[in-house]
Amino acid sequence: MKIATFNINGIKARLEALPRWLDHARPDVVALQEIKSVDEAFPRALFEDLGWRVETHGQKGFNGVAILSRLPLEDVRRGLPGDESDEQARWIEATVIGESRAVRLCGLYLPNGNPVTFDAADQPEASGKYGYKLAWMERMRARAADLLATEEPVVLAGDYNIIPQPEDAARPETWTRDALFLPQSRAAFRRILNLGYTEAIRAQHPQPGVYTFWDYQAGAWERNNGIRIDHLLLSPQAADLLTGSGIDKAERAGEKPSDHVPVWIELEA
DNA sequence: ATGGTTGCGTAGCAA
Repeated sequence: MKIATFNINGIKARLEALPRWLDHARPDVVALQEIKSVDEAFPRALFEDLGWRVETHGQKGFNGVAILSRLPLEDVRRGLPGDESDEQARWIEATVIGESRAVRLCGLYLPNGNPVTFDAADQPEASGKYGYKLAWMERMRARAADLLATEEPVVLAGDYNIIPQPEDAARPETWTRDALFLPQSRAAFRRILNLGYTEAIRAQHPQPGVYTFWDYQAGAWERNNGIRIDHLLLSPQAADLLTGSGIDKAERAGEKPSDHVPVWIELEA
């Protein structure tokens, strides 16, 4: 079972690039982020006609996640538990029925968290957008812990908006006061990992300079000024099934690209 | 260097 995550930065803007990549990469299931569309406006028929099951969790203008699958999906859930007042569409779950195993897939778009404000002691304040990010990560930790208790294969795939370590950025020194790289952000990411999840790309591609995002601005792609912020976390039962992984970097050089590229794993399932 | 670019939606925000 090939599982991919791809922040497409707007479904309307990717109506050519996304089907082209799907045809080329042939994943079985894809978690999409930043569809930037309400459910009713998602071009469902276009993908269904190409053979995809489509489950969306959208909102107007911003955010929005979806799952495309060639395999059957069961028990689809929308929204991250833990705050009924949270209206941002950033989480979708489904059970993917593979040939030999079922896999619980969570597609996530973790809040960016910028801008960050700092107090008199130059510490980041846990309020505003950054406070929302940290609170969201604590809710995700609780959900990730509940899913571990099922002892089923679980994959947490998406745009985490977290640079885990300095080697995951071409210029880490420029990110030190950014919500993607603050110590508090990285610690919150480690708290999820340390429940017992495996970070698939780091496990299989431990070398520095492996990126998944290059900003549209200031020639970031041409200068290879990238960061690695799209991740797939595997429960122990999923990690046991891991046979391969990769990053489709070439997509960033294609026609009208997203600023993120697809990241994928292969599971024996 | 307070620049630079893209998407959504059609102004200005988010990233």
